[in-house]
Amino acid sequence: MAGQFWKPGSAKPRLIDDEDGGVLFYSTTPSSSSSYVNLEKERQRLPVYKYREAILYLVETHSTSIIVGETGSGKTTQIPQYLKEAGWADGGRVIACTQPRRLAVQSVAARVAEEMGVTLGEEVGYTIRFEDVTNPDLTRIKFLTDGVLLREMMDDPLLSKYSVIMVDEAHERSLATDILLGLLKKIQRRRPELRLIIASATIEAKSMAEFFHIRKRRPQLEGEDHGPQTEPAILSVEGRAFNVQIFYIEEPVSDYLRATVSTVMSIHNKESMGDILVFLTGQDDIDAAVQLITDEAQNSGKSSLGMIVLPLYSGLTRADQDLIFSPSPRGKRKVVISTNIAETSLTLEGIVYVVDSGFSKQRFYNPITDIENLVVAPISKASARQRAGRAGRVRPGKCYRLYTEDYFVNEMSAHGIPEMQRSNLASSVIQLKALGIDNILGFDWPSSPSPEAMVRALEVLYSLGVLDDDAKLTSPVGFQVAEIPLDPMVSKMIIASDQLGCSEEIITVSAILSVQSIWISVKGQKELDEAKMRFAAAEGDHVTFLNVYKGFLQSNRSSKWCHQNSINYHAMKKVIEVRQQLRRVAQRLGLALKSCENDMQALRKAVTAGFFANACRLEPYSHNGTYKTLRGSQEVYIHPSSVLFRVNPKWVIYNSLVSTDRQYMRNVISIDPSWLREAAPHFYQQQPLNLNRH
DNA sequence: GAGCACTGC
Repeated sequence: MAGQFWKPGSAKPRLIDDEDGGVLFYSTTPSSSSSYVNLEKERQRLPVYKYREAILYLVETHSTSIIVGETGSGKTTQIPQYLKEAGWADGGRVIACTQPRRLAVQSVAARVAEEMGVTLGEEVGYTIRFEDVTNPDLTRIKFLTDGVLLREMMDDPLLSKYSVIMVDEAHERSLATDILLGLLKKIQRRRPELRLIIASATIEAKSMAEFFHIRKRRPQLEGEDHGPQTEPAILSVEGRAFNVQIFYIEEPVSDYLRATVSTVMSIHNKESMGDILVFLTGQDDIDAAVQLITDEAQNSGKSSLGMIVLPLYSGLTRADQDLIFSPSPRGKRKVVISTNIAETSLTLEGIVYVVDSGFSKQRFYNPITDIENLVVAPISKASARQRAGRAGRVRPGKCYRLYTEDYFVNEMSAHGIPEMQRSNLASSVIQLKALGIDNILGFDWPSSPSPEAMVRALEVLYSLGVLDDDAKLTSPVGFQVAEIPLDPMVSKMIIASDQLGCSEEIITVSAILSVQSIWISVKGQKELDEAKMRFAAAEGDHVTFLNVYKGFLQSNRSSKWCHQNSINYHAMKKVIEVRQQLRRVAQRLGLALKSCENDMQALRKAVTAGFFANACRLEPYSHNGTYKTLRGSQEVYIHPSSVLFRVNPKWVIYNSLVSTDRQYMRNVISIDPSWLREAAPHFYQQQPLNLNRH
């Protein structure tokens, strides 16, 4: 039995069984009949101490507590306050609470500060990249992204200033969360007084409890009363969300776009007022659906008056995204067609109906080819529940699933595949190495990545000269690469730029490569292409980026200038921020900040030093621009968005691959093949490169 | 002449 049972005084928590039995859960809510409970209201009638005391008892007596509760259970905002009141922040200690997203960190911190009546940045503070709103002398409750906490471990591996660490949204299983959980488990062995709280929305508490269950080496000590229990406690708290009625489609549909359109029309014609949120997979689907629904509404006459159809995905301009949040005019129904950005990242108020296609785009990584792919794939039950929950925030809602109940019950997987098992692991491995985890293959992950992916990551790091023959971090390069908060290949490029005397330029390029895209289509595709040509450089996209950056500075960072040149102003502002951070890190690592002025050969050599593994050669006599990768002889093409499209230099290096019907190289630069052996003699020495051919 | 789910340091 994984759970612990406890009766807090006169209050009697309800005991409920897990779906698959065996695990005991506490519930602090009194009613067993209603499917939702409004905690805010309940607090007025019920003694608040029930929830509070249950939490405090568990944290006092258990090394790890797992709290399961949906939206509105108060776990995110209440628990840190309870801990502080109970003295867990006394004596200069700090309570840390992580979130996977920056926006969530900011808003939760602001809410807690407000509830406690304190100034944000004093007793309650937060840290995210580029923003540290804490005061080391005053801050007792600190909210931060999981990634920032990982970075903090590089200076303080045992996280010694924290008395309690709460990891929120653990069910999302982000890369940083999984690494953090593995490391926290290790820390706990060294720091038995440290308390962990794992907060999660779904009921998958059992495997998490199993992961954190530290079995004592000497069983005879088990009975003695030394310290907290090492078997995790599980507490389930019901949330405040309203009931959402679920509807399934009777027969499977082949065309979910058509099914979406007819479902939206039927909700609009038959159901009472309330906004509709539709989950589709990507920009293409969404734009098509917006068009179809708009057409349909116009054809059917009267209904066109009552509907505002809006797309939602991250590629939209800021102004278009803001439309989503403006209140719909009186008597109009808003229909938002969205990617899964609306599943977790953005919360829309006023949604009463959800239409769930059952699909989303997901990233998969193939360690054999070393290629990351974006594919449309079925979502998990956990995602389906999360999507449905978006309909129950303001009042009872309805969710229409475009798949059968039989499919949901019998075929849909319970949980998505953790990001750890779908990603290139080079960054994760180097972070663990920097924290002194030597045996990477034996690391205790919440869910282990494939051995192939681990081996591939070690190979890449070895070829970059970041790991030595014993798979230990090299000095100084390995440690420097680990310190730079970027992909190891980009970090290596920055370090190489020091000796080549072009660090200023390479840092600019790195910053631009780390934002989604600096181009934006404000007027049309033709204008975008023309704008690109104004900055285009014969060497390739990296040098083109430098030209854009120079122009932006010369315009005095003008948003008007960006608009005129089809450049995303918000992306450029982020570039400036990233660039400043990278310069600070470079200085700390003892790299010289130097400009190569117009010596673009130095810049291209630096790119080669980081990305030599992505070198490609144009096929001899190729008429359609076919390239082959040097490493795997994969057939690849220059992406039409590149300034080198149709230019087709003989030798190129790409920054990333996009896989559709073909493999497209994005962000391409031309090189001289002789630089490859210079940059990576060990990597290319055994391969019959035939550099002089062609 | 085609495409970018979403995060994060």
